Amino acid sequence: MSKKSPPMSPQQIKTVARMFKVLGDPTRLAILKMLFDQPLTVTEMVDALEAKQANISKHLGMLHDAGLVSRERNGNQVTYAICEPMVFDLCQLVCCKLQKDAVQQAKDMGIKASALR
Amino acid sequence: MSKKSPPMSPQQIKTVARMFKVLGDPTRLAILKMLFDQPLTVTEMVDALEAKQANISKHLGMLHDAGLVSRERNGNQVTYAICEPMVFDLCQLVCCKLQKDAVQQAKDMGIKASALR
DNA sequence: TCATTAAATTGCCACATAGCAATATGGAAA
DNA sequence: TTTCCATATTGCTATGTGGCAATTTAATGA
Repeated sequence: MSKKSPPMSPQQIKTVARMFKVLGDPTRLAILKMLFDQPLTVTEMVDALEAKQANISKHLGMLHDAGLVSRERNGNQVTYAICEPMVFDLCQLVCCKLQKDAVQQAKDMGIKASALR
Repeated sequence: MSKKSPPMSPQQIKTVARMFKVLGDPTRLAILKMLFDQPLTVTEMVDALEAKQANISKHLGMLHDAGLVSRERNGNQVTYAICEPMVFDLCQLVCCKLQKDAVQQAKDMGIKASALR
């Protein structure tokens, strides 16, 4: 017997693709990575990433639209926070894979463990 | 004490983003979904997805470059297969989230369980 | 060799989007 | 109100890429 994956409509697949696409940008990942540690205001992120405020704001908008971060206004400024823990797991999975690949590649090239210390 | 996420170089972040970007296309996800069940030839996928051979071939090339699928030539045809189980987990995570969202939204709208049968 | 089938590649067009600069909006303080 | 600061939005350009059509490459068989 062959195990079948659950049926998915084209619309569902599109939705999943949209989620991955939002995660598929370095700046947005950098934003999420900072937010893993703590909620931050836009200015704090702009400063940390040395990026233009307009771009950070746009990326934050996309992350918010995708339901990955929450937005809270505090007087003059807006604080963002991760509101979807899944994101952490997703990044974790990919990072682990890349790390394993790197280790494997090092082995393939005959690099000794001592050289990595 | 605040838990810090592990340090990551811009280069590493780019690599992760690249991985998500590859997953961020509906056609590629549809291909992966079919390959979850079993290895397939290009023609089989073209037929199943009712897509152009050139496009499927291009998408398969990207999936292969990303190290997600393996490629094996058998005489005249080429068979592809998932070679990175992580992909399955990634899709699983996103699908679960979307499903939970849908359930929550149904609840919010006061839809009764009986209406979903 | 030539013909046939499978797959990959190339050139093209249309569209999405990342970054930049400038402007608009929104809230707080003077 | 007026001013100032933080954030969002808009217009723009450049780049990437998805799909299509046409061609090329690779393997098999006549």
